[in-house]
Amino acid sequence: MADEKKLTTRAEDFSAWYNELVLRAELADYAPVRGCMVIRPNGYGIWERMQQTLDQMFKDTGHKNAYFPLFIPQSFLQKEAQHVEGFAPETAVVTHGGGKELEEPLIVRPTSETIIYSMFAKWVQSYRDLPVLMNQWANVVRWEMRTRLFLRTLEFLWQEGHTAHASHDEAEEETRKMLGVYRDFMEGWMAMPVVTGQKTESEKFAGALRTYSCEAMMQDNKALQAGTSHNLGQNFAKAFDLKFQSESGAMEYAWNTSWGVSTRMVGGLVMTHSDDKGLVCPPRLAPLELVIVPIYRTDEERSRVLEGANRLKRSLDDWERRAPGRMRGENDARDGMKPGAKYYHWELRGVPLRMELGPRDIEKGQCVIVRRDTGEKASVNLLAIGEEVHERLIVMQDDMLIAARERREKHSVRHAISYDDFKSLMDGEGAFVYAGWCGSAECEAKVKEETKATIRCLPDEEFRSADTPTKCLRCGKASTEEALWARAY
RNA sequence: CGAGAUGUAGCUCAGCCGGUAGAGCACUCGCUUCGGGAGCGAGGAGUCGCACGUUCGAAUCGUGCCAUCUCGACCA
Repeated sequence: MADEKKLTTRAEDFSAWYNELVLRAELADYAPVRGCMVIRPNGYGIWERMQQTLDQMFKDTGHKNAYFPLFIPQSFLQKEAQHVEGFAPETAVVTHGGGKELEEPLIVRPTSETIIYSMFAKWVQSYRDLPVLMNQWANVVRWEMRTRLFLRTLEFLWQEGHTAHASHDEAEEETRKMLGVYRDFMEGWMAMPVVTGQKTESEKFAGALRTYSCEAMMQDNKALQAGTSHNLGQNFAKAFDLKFQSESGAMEYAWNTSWGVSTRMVGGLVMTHSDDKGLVCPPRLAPLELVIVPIYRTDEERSRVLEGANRLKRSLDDWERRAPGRMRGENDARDGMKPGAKYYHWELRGVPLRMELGPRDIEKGQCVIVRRDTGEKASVNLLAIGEEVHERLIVMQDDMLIAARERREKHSVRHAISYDDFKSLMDGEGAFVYAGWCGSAECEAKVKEETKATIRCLPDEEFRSADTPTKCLRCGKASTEEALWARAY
């Protein structure tokens, strides 16, 4: 059946489309444990590129990597009231080790604030020891009820930055700075535009003073929280006695921040760009930037074309503007598979550029380059092929961000909207709705109950509307804040 | 944790009126093919989710369990 080869389309069933795509593009597979997944090489390759990029960005902003234990004493989690309330329900607990019951159960980390700040307390004495700027790449476990590949699994991979500062303002600056780093990464590398802003009290991190987030719009017009940055105030410092002696000689509690992004971003990447043919991956994060598909009939053509394909591959590998071997390409010389089948194969897997090389191309000293995102084809001379490919990858990267931003704006509502219209919009195609909010948790909760939409964030200045909304979306009273409302993952 | 669905070959599923396990695709080998999912021939492949029961005999009937997926309450 030809239909078996096609994905369920986004229009038919967005959720089914996503699941099928992740499985068939071999990004991940279901593991034998409920709610857990195996990240396969195609998916892990994307994660590795995300890691490498972010890791460098963290180092460029002065952070150093470290590693803290997977197990956290249960009593640690309980030291910060809000924190334990938020995380206790979703923790995995180890009660036995080496065949014996443990004296104190160990929590498998859902996040590492407690254990990290307990150690910071040991290392920090003076204001001269501050700031402490650390990051760790780790796995964490949160016992979720309902899971989805990449978007929500019991165990996931992430990065958690943890810092300690001498003042509130310095911690706040760090919190905002790292949110900016996330935004730069998401837009510049993932080609995924985000709205940054502050979380409401009810949505903020358990134990934080303030939480900021990056919110991206998926193709079903739902929001995905793609990264968070928290100003933890002195909450954890007080819980773990993280104190320092200030310049004036007084003992003061340190100010902490934490910030993280996870493998969830891979899911966001998929839902931002991909189409009914499969994954569309922005070039900068693509493990494979291009694939060469040789085309031939006879044995004579075969040897001639394969030789040309190898030569092409080498010229890309050796292209002077990138370090040797840095152009990430593959020559798909598999025999017994027709070119068309190879096209579908690589389209499903999201390779940005396909280069078709046949006898006619060889004669003319050219090849056909096809862009994955637009399907646009061009015949390109082989003499300056490195330049041509490089240029196309850059343009494609930029175009993808522009397209995603246009899509988001098209589905954003910035005019006054009645609550009834809002409800039907959320039940229908969905949107990012910028509307007023009276500031009460009651209205926020009611809207969630009645429409399943939540305040994703109180957007930062640059995302706010030209005409500031004056009334609360639900109660109609005077608005104190402009809020971004949407259904979310 | 509530509701629904599904567990048979690597994948999608048929078989269910109990009586020796099937198809398509994929895979292996051979030949012919190759500018958008190739054709023919041969071949390999399954403790029918698990347990117990009914029966001369269970993929098929009964009971229980388990797992996964989807949808709801909680969340990066």
